[in-house]
Amino acid sequence: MKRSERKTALRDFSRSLPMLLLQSHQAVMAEFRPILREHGITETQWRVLRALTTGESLRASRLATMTLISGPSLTRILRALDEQGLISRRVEAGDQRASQISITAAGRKLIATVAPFSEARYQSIGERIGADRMDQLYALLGELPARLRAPDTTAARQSTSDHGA
Amino acid sequence: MKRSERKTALRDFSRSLPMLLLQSHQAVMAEFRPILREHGITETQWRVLRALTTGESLRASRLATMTLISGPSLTRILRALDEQGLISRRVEAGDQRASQISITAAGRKLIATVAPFSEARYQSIGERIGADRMDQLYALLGELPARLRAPDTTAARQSTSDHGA
DNA sequence: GGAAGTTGATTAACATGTTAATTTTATCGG
DNA sequence: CCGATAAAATTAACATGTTAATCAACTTCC
Repeated sequence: MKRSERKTALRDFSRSLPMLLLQSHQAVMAEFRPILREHGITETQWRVLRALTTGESLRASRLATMTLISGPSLTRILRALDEQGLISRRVEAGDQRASQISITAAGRKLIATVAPFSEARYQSIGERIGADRMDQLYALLGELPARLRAPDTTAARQSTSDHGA
Repeated sequence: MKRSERKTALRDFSRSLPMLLLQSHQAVMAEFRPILREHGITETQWRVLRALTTGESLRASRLATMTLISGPSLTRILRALDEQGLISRRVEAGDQRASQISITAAGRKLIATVAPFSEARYQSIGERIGADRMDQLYALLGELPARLRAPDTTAARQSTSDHGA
């Protein structure tokens, strides 16, 4: 199977920022997916359970923000996790609309089982990419959303030296 | 900050590489989606049409690789694009299994209509992120998949061919 | 206090991602 | 020539993403 690029004309397309981000995300997730699948859990379910280990109880809306999962998706995921006995839901005391989500003992046990494999894989990824490049990626990606939220100065050509907001 | 903290707990999951990549991708795509939706086209349909403008005719499998779309998804997308008259399909002469995909005049016209808006948006994104950071991102993301495919060369684990799969 | 507006969560409808199985065609080995 | 194997595309089944609409519980303001 040859990977030779016969034409370089489409490079502006395949090297666009959205495509690069998508490609990298797929490449990284391809490393973790087999591990999660081995333990009967999906990528998004893992994200939800992982987020729940940080605190005691979280609102569904906060959970959606933390895990980057949209509301409708989270509703389905929480229903599945609830049926599996990995989380528990209860209505918030002060606000009957909100639902407080917490992880169960079974959920914590699953996290504890999968965590070593996940960490080992993450370690391997870090070694292959390199600590220096990894740090650069963390910095650039971490601040990217905030920079995009900055005002759209399409016509202006200001210096981006101190754009920290 | 150092990532060498090796507690029993997992790393801060919201700052994991997959989450950062996902967050950035969502942030960037949120900029383009309204434009595409305005013209009645989805993100993946745009990717397919965009890839087809580079050459005259492409195999479906090559199209899938270029657009980072899986086979099953591409089948559905091509069917939709075909029904809309934006692409045309024909069987490859030498291999009856393969299908050659090409963009139609209507498809090219749609691309030409949307392209200016897309380019303007991309320009705006580049200005908000900054040319220097954008260049770093391009370099880091561009080489990331290749680095993940390579074996560990950094430290401890080094097995060339003894670890039979 | 109550109509109007808002918020948290869900549901609906459709498009896509992921994995596995299937179909058709090519290719290979005997 | 033929049976086994592999490749290209599709189909199937399920989970998720995206947008809009819905419902119930709160808030605001008059």
